[in-house]
Amino acid sequence: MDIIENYKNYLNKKLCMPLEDADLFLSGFDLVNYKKGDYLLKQGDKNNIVKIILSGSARGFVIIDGNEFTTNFYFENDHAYDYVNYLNKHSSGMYIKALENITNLEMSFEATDFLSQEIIGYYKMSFYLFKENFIKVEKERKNHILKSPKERYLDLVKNHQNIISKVPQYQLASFIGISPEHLSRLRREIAHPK
Amino acid sequence: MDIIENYKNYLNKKLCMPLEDADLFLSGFDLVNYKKGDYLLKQGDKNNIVKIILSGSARGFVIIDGNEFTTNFYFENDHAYDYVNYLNKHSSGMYIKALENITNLEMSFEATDFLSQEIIGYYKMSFYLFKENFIKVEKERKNHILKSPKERYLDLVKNHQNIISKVPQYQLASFIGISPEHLSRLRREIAHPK
DNA sequence: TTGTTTTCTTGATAAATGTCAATGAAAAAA
DNA sequence: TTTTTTCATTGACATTTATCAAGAAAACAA
Repeated sequence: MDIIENYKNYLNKKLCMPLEDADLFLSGFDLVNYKKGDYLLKQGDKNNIVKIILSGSARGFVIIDGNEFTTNFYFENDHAYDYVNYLNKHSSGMYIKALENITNLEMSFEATDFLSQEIIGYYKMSFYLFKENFIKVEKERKNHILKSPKERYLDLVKNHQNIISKVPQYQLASFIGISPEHLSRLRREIAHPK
Repeated sequence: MDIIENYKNYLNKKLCMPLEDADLFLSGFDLVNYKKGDYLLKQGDKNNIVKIILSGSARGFVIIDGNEFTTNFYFENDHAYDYVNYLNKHSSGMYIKALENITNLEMSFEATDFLSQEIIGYYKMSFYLFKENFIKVEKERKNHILKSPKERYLDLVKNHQNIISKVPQYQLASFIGISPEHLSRLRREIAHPK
């Protein structure tokens, strides 16, 4: 089945966008491919392009004192750019790198700006999209307050098998907020309790 | 100056809402007062009322195994309800309690639903409002990945003096994700380095 | 004010987590 | 395939943080 049709269906079903609007919306996008290891975005980049992943996955991270800290993972239907700085119209504060080959929908900010005037339901759609994003981010924020690293790991195993299966453990550890060595020991502990 | 005028100004200036829309928007709200210690929301409550703080402050927390975990603080112009579960139309998963006397704008979900059909710019406004919320939450989430408890505390001191000055330390500690004893020691360390 | 409760601090100790170094396993490249 | 590089595990040890218990300080109520 067509990859774009698939996304159109997602817009319509999940984000309640009327099909005519979805067509108009999608008409502004280009298909762009990345190979595993390519950068979708680098720190300091202009960050004025909306990038929606149709297939593949990516990892977002920042570099502080030469060390990478993994802050995000992106999968199908996710928006893979520096969301916060995009909203603020700032340049990117992070890197995004393809974990595997990727096919994206991409559109410049100017074009989305134009669309927002053409499509009646644009803000409604942005809102719903946002909603998805917000719920995800807020859950994770609370997880950091409420749960131990071990519990956060088990959460990922339970609810985000896509992350677990596609991501090297040291990146997982960083995302959870612990050292790779410690994650290794937690895993052993989980596998052989007591 | 009038407290509602003040908020109208905020809607107009910060959230780019046209004044006519702001008037219509505000017409749906009631003013509600709480005293220090009152609950704005309890776990299991219906959670179908939008509550916007005009003056005062509140704390959000969950109770797990009899222990309170502070997850949110709310101040002027903040939306003080269980945002995530509100969006999902679920009942509240958290408590919100007044830290001091509060004056709120409040409106039922049914009314906001109605407004969303009446006001052309409603979703645009929701989007902008959301944006503020999202940026805040995402920054905090990343802070948990990138920064140590000590740094998180110093961040609060630097950027959220309102939280520091109005909130007991043990609640702060919970929000940061550490024990009250440890926060006490970090503070001593900061005051008397070395 | 005085007493009462809540919050903050401190000490001792235990548990969790980080760091560094070495080894082995797995994946990627040639 | 073989070689090379990256990643995961393990051990020893250091640091951070939690827990429990006690007392001091601060906030609150009578």
